[in-house]
Amino acid sequence: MNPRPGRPQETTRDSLLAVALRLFAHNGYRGTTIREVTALANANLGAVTYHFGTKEELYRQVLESVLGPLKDRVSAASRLEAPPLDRIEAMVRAIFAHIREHPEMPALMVRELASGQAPHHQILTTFREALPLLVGMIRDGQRDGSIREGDPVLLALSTLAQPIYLNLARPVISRVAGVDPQHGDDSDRIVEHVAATVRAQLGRRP
Amino acid sequence: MNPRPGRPQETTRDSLLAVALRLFAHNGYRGTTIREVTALANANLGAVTYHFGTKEELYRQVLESVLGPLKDRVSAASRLEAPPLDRIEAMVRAIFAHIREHPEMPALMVRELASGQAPHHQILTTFREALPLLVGMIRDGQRDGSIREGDPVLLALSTLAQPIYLNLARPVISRVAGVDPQHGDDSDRIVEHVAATVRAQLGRRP
DNA sequence: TTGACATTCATACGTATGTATGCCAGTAAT
DNA sequence: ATTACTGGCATACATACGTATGAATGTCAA
Repeated sequence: MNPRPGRPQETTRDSLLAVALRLFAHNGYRGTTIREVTALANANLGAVTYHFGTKEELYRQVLESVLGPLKDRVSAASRLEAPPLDRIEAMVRAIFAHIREHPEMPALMVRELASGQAPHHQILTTFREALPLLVGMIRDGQRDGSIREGDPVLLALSTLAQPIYLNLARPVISRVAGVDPQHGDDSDRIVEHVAATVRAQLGRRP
Repeated sequence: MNPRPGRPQETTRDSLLAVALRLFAHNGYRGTTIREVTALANANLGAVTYHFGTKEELYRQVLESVLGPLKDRVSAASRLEAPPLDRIEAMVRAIFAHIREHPEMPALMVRELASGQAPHHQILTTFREALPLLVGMIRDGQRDGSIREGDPVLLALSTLAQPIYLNLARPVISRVAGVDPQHGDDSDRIVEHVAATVRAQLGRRP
C-alpha cells in the first residue's frame, strides 16, 4: 500500500524514525512525547505503538539507525594503509561526514553521556568498538615516534572531543561569535580546523 | 527556625537547589519531576512552589548557582600577568577546579547546547563573557608568535571542548577503558593531560 | 499570652502522557 | 466473492505531572 501519496516512497515507519531522531536529540527522551512525534510525522497517535511497540523501543531503534553506520565508517577509516596520524585524521573526517548526514548525532550522544547512569547498550558498544581502534592507532604512532607520549585512552578522548563538541556548539557559535554555521563553507572550515587541531594535539613536537 | 534537625544548618531551600542540580543534570529538565526533587530533599511537595514559585524558576536558580562562580574564576584567570599560553592553562585549570566542586556542570551545560534552541539566558551570558576572554588571549598569543595561526574563535572552542568533554565522558571511560575516575589521583591525571593537550593544540610548532 | 509571620503539610484540580482497544480501508491470495 | 492480513484511525483509560489552596505548626516580638 502506498502510505503517503505526497512524498516519494517514505513509509510511516521511516517518518517516525526521522522525526523521533530530531526530537530525542533536541528535547531528550522524557522531553519528547509520542503525540508530538506522530503529529510531526503526519501519522496517527497509535502509529508508534503499532510500528515499535513502546516509546523505549522507538528510542532504541533511533540510536541504532544513527550509531550503526557510524561504527562502519569509523572502522573503515582505521583500516587504511597509512601512517597513524593520517588514519586518525581520516577517522575524524569520517565522523564529520557522518554528522553531516545525521546532524543530531552529537546531541543524542552527549545526552547519554550526561545521564550519569549506564548509557544505552547501543552507545556502550559503539564506544567499546570505536575507542580501541583509536587507541590502537595512537599506540602505533607512539611506537613509531609520530605521536607524543601520554595515556593513549586520554589522548583518544581528547581527539573525539573535537568533532563532537565543535558540532554541538555550532548553533551557539553563530549566536555568540560571528560564524554562521548554516552555510556549507563554514562546515568545511570547521572540518579543516579540527583536522589541524587533532594533528597538533597528538603530534610529537619536532 | 531549624528546619532539619539532622544535618547541621542546611535549609530546605538549599537542599532543593542541591538535589535539583543533580537531577536536572542527569535527567534533564523534563525528565526531572518536582515530586522527585522534593522527595530526595526530604521536603514537602509544595516546597518548590513555596521557595521558587515554579519549576522553571528553580531551574534558573540552579543554573545561576553553578554558572555565577564559574564566570568569576574564569575571568580571574584571564587577568593574570603571564604569557598567553600560561593564562590559558590557568583558565583550563580554573574550569577543572570549578567542575570538581560542581561535578554536574558539564552535563548541565551540554544539555543546553544539545537543545538546539536558544539556550537559557544564564548559559548565553556565560558564553558571551567567557569566550571573548579566551579569544582575546589566543589573539595575544598569535600576535607574539606563541600560538599557531587559525580562527581564534574555533581555537577557543577546541580548547573549551577538552575540560567539558573529558569530564563528561569520565563515567564511560571507567566502563570502557580501565581508568577509574573515582579516585582523586585520576582526577589529577586528567587535569595534567588536558593542560598538556591544550598547550599542544594551540602552541606554534618550533 | 497574644498576634504576626514564615514555613511545612495534605490534598485537590486540570492537563498531558504512554499505551490499549476496537473498528475501518485497502490489498492479495484463494 | 470471500477471506486473511497489513496498516491506519479514533478513542478510552489509568497514571503522572505542575501548580493552587488552605489548614497546621513553629518562632519570636510585644
